[in-house]
Amino acid sequence: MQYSSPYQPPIVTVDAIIFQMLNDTLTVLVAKRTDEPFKGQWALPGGYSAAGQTTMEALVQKVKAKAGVDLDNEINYIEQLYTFDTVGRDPRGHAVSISYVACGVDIEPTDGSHEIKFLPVDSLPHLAYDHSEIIAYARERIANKLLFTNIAFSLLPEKFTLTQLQATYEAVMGRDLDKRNFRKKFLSLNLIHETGETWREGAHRPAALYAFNNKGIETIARNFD
Amino acid sequence: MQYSSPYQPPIVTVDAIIFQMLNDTLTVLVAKRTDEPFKGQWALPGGYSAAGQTTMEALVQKVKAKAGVDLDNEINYIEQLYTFDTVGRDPRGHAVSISYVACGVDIEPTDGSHEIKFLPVDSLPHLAYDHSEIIAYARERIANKLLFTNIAFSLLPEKFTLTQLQATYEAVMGRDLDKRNFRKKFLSLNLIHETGETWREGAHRPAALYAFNNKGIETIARNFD
DNA sequence: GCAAAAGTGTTTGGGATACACCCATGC
DNA sequence: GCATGGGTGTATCCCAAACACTTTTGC
Repeated sequence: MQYSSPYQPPIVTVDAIIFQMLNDTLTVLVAKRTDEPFKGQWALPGGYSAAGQTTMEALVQKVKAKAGVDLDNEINYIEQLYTFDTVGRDPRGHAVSISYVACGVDIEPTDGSHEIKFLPVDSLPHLAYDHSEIIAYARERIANKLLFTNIAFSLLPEKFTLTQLQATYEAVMGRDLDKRNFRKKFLSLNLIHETGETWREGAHRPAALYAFNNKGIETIARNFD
Repeated sequence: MQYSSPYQPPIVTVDAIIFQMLNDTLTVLVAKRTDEPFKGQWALPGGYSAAGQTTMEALVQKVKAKAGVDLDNEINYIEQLYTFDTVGRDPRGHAVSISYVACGVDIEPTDGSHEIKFLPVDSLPHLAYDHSEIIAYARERIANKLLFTNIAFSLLPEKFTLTQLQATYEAVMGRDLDKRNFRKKFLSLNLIHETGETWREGAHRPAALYAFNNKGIETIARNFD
């Protein structure tokens, strides 16, 4: 394909913000950059998106290649987040980044080195590009969705305890919730059901295991009259 | 700037969904295409975005040039909507469209011909590209924001009646609301105040005029415990 | 006085909030 | 028996929902 002569497009890149819970902490996947710019700094996995492929297709390729994570099979949820386009964000030239936020469980970056990690979002080091802002925005998006969707399914294993569920909410939202009210409210939403199984661990009462009724996004109605 | 050889980026385009109320109806700005592809069909205003400018800057230029609307001064609100990127959406080649949704009042496309119009969103003709879907998505976004922000300010004149406000909600959301409940709820939110003035028109009781306290976006808290 | 839109109140039910103790288990 | 996390109930308050008539004006 040819461009009409005076038109020079910006580079199109894609970036993935992949969240996962580890030890009741929200973590995000970052890779240490091996090349300039920002060599040696942590950055979100991503790369160029070429003509003829959707940005999601490009993302799947890049994340597989750079972080060894297969977005098609290893995550439970993904959505487009935002397109970041400030002119100075990439020192090599103007690059527009179409970012996606994803959530999963038990994701293991398959890489020999220690340069690809899930790091806690609340104590990230300085990141390359504008990736710190992008992650903050992604977290906000997910925190919001917790309030009116069943998106928590994407951060939890198939079967989970109510304490785990609450810990997930607290980790993403960044604040504590009341145990009794949380359980009462959540159970009334009819998004989950008891499995009948229990989880025993340590010297205390075992916990009932629950599962989501639906592993696709469901929305809870909001009201205005 | 040079691309490393094998990389051919998609075209980057921008599109504007500009909403305005006309006769208590939600309308959107469309322009009749003068060139192929889709010559003669209605389409959203927009165009190419070049390297070295933000997509918003590109959008302002294109919308000014193609529709005679100055986004910097003639609208009350604008936000990035979504990036549409399916490979087949532009028959000339792969074009990624970064779309923005905007709201305003008394916007007048300055064009001699009749080829640029605000058309009611509920009875749009067939549109070029995937623009029908984009508009539906934009409307959903605004309808959602009406529920938990003061974004209605952007669709109403400085001073307005409660009936006008309710009509705006109804037009965007596509359903009727109860007058008493709407007023009670809205007044309790402390987003607007009476101006003391009234609006008289026709053979009936004059209406009190209100104004928003704030003409920037304010968010109403949502709860989960 | 009548047509047309503005404006107004009450009841009911359900959900939000706040708050503290007993239960089951392993050691 | 004690330490640890799992699990539960009630009272209050406010908001959502449903619903119909009076007021002010122009003609």
